[in-house]
Amino acid sequence: MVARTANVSRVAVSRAFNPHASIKPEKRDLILKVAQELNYTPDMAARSMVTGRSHLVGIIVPDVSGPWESQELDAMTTALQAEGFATLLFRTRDDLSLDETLLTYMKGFNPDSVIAYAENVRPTTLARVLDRAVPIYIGYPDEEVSEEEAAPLFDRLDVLQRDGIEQAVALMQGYGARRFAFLAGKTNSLATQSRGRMVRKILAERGLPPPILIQGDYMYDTAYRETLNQFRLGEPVDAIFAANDVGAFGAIDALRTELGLRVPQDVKVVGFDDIHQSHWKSYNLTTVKLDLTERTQALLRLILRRLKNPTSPSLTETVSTRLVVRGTVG
Amino acid sequence: MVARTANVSRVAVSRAFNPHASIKPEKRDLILKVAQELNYTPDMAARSMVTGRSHLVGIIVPDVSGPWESQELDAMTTALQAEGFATLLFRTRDDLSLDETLLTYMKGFNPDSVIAYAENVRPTTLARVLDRAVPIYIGYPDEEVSEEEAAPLFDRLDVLQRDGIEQAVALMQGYGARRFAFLAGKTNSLATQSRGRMVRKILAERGLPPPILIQGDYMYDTAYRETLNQFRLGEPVDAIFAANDVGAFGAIDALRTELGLRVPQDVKVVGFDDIHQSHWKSYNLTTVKLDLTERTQALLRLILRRLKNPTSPSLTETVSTRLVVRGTVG
DNA sequence: TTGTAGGCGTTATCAA
DNA sequence: TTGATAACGCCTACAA
Repeated sequence: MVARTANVSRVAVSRAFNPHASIKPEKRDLILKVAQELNYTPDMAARSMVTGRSHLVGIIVPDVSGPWESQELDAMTTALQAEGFATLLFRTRDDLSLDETLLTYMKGFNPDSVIAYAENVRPTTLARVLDRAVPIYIGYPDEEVSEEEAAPLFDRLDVLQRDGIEQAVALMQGYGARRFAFLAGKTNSLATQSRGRMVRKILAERGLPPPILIQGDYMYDTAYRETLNQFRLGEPVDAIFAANDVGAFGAIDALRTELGLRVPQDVKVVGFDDIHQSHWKSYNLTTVKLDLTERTQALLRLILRRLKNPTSPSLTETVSTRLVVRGTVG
Repeated sequence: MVARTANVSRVAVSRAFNPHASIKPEKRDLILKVAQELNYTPDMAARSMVTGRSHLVGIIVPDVSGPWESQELDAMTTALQAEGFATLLFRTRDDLSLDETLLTYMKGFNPDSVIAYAENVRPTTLARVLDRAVPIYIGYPDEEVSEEEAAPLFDRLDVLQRDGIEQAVALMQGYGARRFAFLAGKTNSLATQSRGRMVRKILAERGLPPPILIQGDYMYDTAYRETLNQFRLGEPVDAIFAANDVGAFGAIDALRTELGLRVPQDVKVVGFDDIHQSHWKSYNLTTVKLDLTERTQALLRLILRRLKNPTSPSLTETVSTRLVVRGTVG
């Protein structure tokens, strides 16, 4: 270490950089000054070996470039950075087999915590591979959760889908919609399953027929194509509830540019997420907002709390949803 | 270490995980098998201390959620991961003062390389703070580069803007455009400056008047507002060349929804980047494509080469641009 | 092919 | 408030 050659002894430098340590203020200032001149920074790797804290939080995402994913990644990275953590980013494909390797690899970096936005990475898998990091289960209260996963072992972040979805259905119904379609995301996605069930449930409560399923995968192109197929080959509908905003864009464009239908006059469309793009005038999408700030803060709270007290009992944070009314219903 | 208690000695485990080491195959297999059972993974932090390789690549982005940024981040993370590197993600604001702190903090993680997409982080700053990592200068050949930065000290990734921009101007001119506007990005952005100069130059070469400047910041809302201002308060134009796609979207929406103008009949619009969203039917944007795969691969080549041979002379990779013709010119 | 010894940079412990 | 010492887990010599 360079700083010690400059003037004083060894551990003093360590203390100078550690706020809690007891060291004479003037001495600390001197050391910090010399350190800056010598362009010295404590080595996090060495530090992590002895403290057991890497100050790294692993984030696993299936597709960084998705609008929702990237906005969530952005918010989370910003929040983590403010707390002194660096984001260790990993990208996974839909290929499940890859994930074991990836997780093992990630384990080598000893992240203090791991957030897996990829829904094919189950918390049990996470817990098995990463012994240090305790996973958080992002769930939807109405879903069927297997016993082991629902165990109080894991902290949970629950998304209350009901409010936003009910508001959306009510609004569309209020404007005369009777025949609903649900534009689903990936089949195995928990979010899409949960949203689909909730839509079905609320339609039933309101005396409306169950929704027609349009099978999407959260992507624009698929939503565009499948919406076309639905109207050309299947039964037309007068309302589409999409499992995410990007899918809603695809549906809207299919309706307007290819089918010659008007939104919202002929078909009403509601999305889910409220990404930045949803307020772009060409879409001006009415959508169920999942508050990103709220979600990020809740997630961060869970992580920090678990890190501070690893043995504390598991906790569940709750995030709400609500409808943002724009121009695709009316 | 657990694996050694299981059966054999210490360094054998190290060798088993290091492909180059000499160890009896059957012994290696045994060790790897036991390691898997015991859920053991080599500690990268400890390894990095002795090898000097952290297998971490720092990436600094001003806004992860921007479509272009997130798509680039996605591509780069994927490419790095394939080479055994993990992405260490940092987010910077436009506030320049923050960056020094951030860089110092990042230095603590000892990244093997750093990619700064934030243009306010100059390579000289990077080189000063991070002694291990050698920065790559992402430049535009026609720009004025200060002597020290142009020094052969840095590897360069040059973006040849000319081809794509010339094609774009030619196409718009060919369809009758005479009065051009340049919708700029952030003022201090090198990319926007370079693109602006090139547009001006090519217009001059073709006997067209210099472009009117519409001052944007790469964001949708600003582009929308400033386009409105230009047509209402200033001189109307019949062609808009935007410094990025998102800005082009804002301009298009302002023209269509608020000004009652048709694109491309009344005003032609060309963007820059070719992000995923550009082929969405509502925009169907004609744009200058900056090939992401090509760019990512070039960047990766530079990084790997520099890592393998730190003292090799500096190299410049070149990435081209080309026009993707869709529906906003015609 | 295998094992032993030393050290990477840091912090925790303990003694002064 | 300070300093000496040990330890974190790994790899690169060197020796067997």
